[in-house]
Formats: sequence, structure tokens, C-alpha cells
Amino acid sequence: MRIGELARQAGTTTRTLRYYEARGLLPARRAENGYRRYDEEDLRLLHQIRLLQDFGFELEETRPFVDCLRAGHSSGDACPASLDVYRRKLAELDAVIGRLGQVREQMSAQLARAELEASAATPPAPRCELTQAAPKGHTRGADDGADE
Amino acid sequence: MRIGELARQAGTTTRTLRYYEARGLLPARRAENGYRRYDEEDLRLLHQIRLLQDFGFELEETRPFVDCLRAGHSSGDACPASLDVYRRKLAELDAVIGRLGQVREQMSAQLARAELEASAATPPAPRCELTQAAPKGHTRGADDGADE
DNA sequence: GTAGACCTTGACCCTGACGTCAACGCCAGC
DNA sequence: GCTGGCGTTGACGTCAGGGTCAAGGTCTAC
Repeated sequence: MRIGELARQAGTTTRTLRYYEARGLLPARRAENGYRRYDEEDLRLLHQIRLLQDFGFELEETRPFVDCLRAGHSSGDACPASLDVYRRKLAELDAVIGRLGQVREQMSAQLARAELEASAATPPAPRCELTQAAPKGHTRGADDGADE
Repeated sequence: MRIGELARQAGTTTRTLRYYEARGLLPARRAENGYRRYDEEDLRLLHQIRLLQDFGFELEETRPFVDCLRAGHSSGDACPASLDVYRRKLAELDAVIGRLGQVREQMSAQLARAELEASAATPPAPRCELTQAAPKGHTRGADDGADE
């Protein structure tokens, strides 16, 4: 099949496939007219890549899995190199989750404290527009209509 | 104080301060010779920015806090806009942590399955080099040597 | 009066994973 | 024989948060 077809089947874009080829991750055979040609095997490799990408793998980190599949294994994680990547990513993941959990706790504490202070203290500087929604003042510099 | 001094006191770089100024986040007064001039207040604003950055805030998301401090409040989260950002980030954080937790579970299950298969099945294609990354048995995980 | 530290602006470079254009080749259908 | 849809390569843009020059102005100390 050609590049557009593969992209559709894998739910990605031709640009992405060319990018993968440029990275050497998913090289393509060429037809006589220069068009890239792919087969079902490439679709499998591509599925593997996308799956790992969804897991948050960088492109380079999917390479051992792709190589493993290409070497004839039925699954991309049948090779030691892939397992190493799994273990490393797992450790990274734990570190990130731990860090985010800490941040979450700190932020939530900050929020609780700030909400408490906001409800307890009637604003000591009641003429400051920033503490109120937007009754009349226009002290916020240039126009700032951008609300998300 | 001048830009170099502020950078030193805040543990950042002059490039970063100019970047913040270009973003309109931390504008500087100018001396007659054109040099940027900062005071203790700017140092406080900068501390606020760096703290939130450490929490994983994008630069733009620190703006309400900075504006709040600049409006005279003793803490950057004393204004409703800041609280909104807190709440939004907290929700984002929960979503990300949840997602990462799922990914962690899936990956760990994949790893367990793959390890099991690797140990159970003596490689059906023993002449494939990809299944033998290291010269001697290296099938045991928990390698701690190769860190960046 | 000059070295050297500090400041200025401007411009280009980096990462990751692509998006978007431009300009052109190939091919099928009418 | 022309239109339209595919394909090709190449180059540049994006986003964040800066890093790293380069060329030159300013200030302070000796």
C-alpha cells in the first residue's frame, strides 16, 4: 500500500510516516516511480510505535520494540532490550508520579489556605479591583478580553 | 539593582529575566543609561514565578499570581484569578496522575507477561542475536548501572 | 586612560514531534 | 489533454524556556 493508505489505516498522517522514515524508524520500500510502499508488517510496526507513544514513550524508545518485531518476534517486548526500556520507563513513571503527587499535595494545601484567608478576611484593601470580579474598573492595563 | 544582581539573588540567569520581560511578565524600569533596574519587589515577584514554575506551571499561568502581588497583596494567591488557576491546575494534575497511574499498571502488566514468556520459553529462534543483547545471562532486571 | 566587568540589543540554536507550504512529478478518468 | 487527487522533497513554523554568541555601550578601579 502507499503512504496515504497506511496513514489512514493507522490513524496517523503522511507527515508522521515520513518523519518516522527520516528517523530511520520505519523505512519504506520504493516503487519504480519513487512512491513509498508499505505492507501489513509495516502496519504492525506502526501500531507498536503508536501504542508506546500513547504510553508516553519517546520515539527513540520505541526502536527496540520495532527492531524486535522486525526480527520476527510475535510481540515487540519479547527482546531483552525492550524489557530494559520497560523497566526504565516504569522507574521514570514512578518518579514522575511521586513528584506530581508531592506537587499536588503542596498545591492543594496552598489552595486550602488561600481559600480560608479569602473567606475569613474581608479584603483589607477593598478598592483593589483585582480582588473583585470586574464591577466597573478598568485598571487591568490594555484590553484583556482573552478568557479561556 | 541591575539585572545581573537580580539574576544572582534569584538563582536564575539574565537571559531568563530578559525573556520574562519580553513576555511582559516582569517589566523593568530603566536607568538613564538604558540599564534595567529592579528592586526588592521584583525579587519577590520573581520568587513567586520560580515557585510556580517548580510546580510545573507554564509561564502564562503564573501571571495572575504576579499581578496579584503587584496589586499589593501579601501573597500571590490572594486573588480569585489565582485561585482559579490553582483549581484548574489541580484538576489537570489529578487527570495526569490518573492517566499515568493507568499507564503504569498497563506497562507493569506487559512487563510481567513478557518476563514470564521470556523465562518460560527458551527462545524458539536461538540464532536471533536480538534476543541475546548481552554476552552472558543478563535476564535479571533491576539493573542500576546505566543512568543518564 | 585603560582594563575588565557589566550592560544593551539582536540574532541564531536547541529539543520533540510533527504541521504547513511550495513547487513539482505521476496517474486515472472523462 | 486536462483536472484532480495522490505522491515527492525541502524548508520553515510551532511551543517553552531559555543558551550562546556578537558587536558594541557604560561604569568603576587602578
